Amino acid sequence: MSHVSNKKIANFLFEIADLLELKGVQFKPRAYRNAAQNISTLSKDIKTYYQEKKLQDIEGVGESIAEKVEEIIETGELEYLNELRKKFPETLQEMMKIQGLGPKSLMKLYEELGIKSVDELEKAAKSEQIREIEGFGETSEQNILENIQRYRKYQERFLLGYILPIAKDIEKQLSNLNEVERINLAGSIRRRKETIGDVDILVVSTDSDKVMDFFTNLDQVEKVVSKGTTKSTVIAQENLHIDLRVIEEESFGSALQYFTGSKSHNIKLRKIALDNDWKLSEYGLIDKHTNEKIAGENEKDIYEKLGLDYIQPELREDRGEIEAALKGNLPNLIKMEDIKGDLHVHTKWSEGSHTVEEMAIEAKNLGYKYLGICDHAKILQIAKGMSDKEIREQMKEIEKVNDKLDGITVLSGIEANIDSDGKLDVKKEVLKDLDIVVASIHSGFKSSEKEMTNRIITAMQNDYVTIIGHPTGRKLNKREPYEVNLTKIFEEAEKKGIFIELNSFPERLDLTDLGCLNARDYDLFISINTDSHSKDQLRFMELGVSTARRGWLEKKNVANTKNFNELKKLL
DNA sequence: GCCGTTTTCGGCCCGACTGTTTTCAGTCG
Repeated sequence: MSHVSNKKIANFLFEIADLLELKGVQFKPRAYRNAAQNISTLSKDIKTYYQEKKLQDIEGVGESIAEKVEEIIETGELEYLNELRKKFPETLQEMMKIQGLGPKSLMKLYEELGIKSVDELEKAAKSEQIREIEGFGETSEQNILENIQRYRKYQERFLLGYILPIAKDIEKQLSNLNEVERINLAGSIRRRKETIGDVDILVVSTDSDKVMDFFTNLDQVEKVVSKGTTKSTVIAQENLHIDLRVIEEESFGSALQYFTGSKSHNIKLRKIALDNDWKLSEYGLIDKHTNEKIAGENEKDIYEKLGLDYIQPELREDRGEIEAALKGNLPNLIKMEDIKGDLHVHTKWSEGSHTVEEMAIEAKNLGYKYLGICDHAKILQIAKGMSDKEIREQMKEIEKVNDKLDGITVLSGIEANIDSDGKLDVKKEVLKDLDIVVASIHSGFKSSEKEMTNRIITAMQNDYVTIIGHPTGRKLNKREPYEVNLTKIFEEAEKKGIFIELNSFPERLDLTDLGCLNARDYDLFISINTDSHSKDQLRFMELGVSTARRGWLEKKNVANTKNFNELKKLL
């Protein structure tokens, strides 16, 4: 049996969908995408479904896709996909990523001009061949050239942590307009997804033209993609697409619900509406027979009329939230106000840019009761790791800061490195005097799942370890998570009372939302830390809390919601 | 290819916008 992740299987199916779309096949692409989407967000390993012969229990997976998944698990390959691939040049699929070009246009360009790569497309556009083809013109040729530039420059999704402030700023500028009566961010940014494709903003306005003019002339706007009376799209810095929609007041709630998604959440919701002989759209919840509007102005009413508890945006991923809302079983999600401190930040002692005192004052300003200083230890020379002697010196400095400041307690800690054998780079004599020991992996990412899991489990046998830092090691857009059996880590954490970190750094958000969802099955604490390297970064806590909310975590699951004395006991 | 208190066949979300075409097709979300 080959080693394949849920994500890998989903990618096989996504590719089939793309190729079938190029082929002009109807409906099947959607079926494959739907199945792929559901597989990629399963909380369990797909191999458990395979072993129990229950692949068809996965929504969107029927007989045919189940067979294909079995083949992938058993052989690591899929004959059907290999055959499909032969029909099209590999690079054609890649071209689907270019904005504005879909399967129809691409096939036409391929058939008429033999264009099968981005470079060839660029050449044809430059030599004015494309405008000769029916359905294309000078403008589309220009657009193609422009979109090729963007495609080359930006291929990645945006990290929530960096886009959220920009989106909030634009939201604020718009909300200051007299013509704007209601405004809300929607889409994946409202669900606080770790990466987002674009920003959606909805407004109710007395003067749509004026709002659209203002929006398309914002300082941040580099290009106006489209401008209408109900919808405009602009491109801001770094190729960030922002949509603004002007909605009628009476439909604002249903539009907000609709544009917040996720897609699969909405599909399920619509189904419930249909069961009641209603239809749900961006315009409202409407009785199919009388055309009477049942709800629409406020989002909460829609959930209520459908017989559901209100579902927080972060939960709307079709991971069981609708079923829970029907039964009144939704979790009481953790909130920013529940956070009493941050247990993992850096200072000038290693790679941080502020002193212990500066960090402590900032933390106090945020309303925290405690702050854990966990600089790197000696192995991480690249990050100015501290020697044992320096650790002792830092402990003295922390004492002084504690004497000086009221209302906040600074805890001394370390971020120790787990080496290839699972040993830490700090001696036990030093560790025993520290309040917090974060143990994390910073190298050797390529080890097998078994080795990696063993390394961490071995580190957890060290009696002084209190937190396992960024447990999967992923870096969004940069590095895949390392192979690790989280179930075993969770079991050990439960046994030893060790916290699992949810690292709030925008690139990390690790433990992931799905990881949190799984961790709920264990009697353990998550510690939401920022890993701040400067005092501004303490604000990343919001991202960690959002991720925890996406992972259904409640206040009781999170260690740093405890008051200082309770926390001290847990440590 | 999936799905089903309209269930084993026949649907599958649909509206806004753009560009080209003079009434609509393609793309996007």
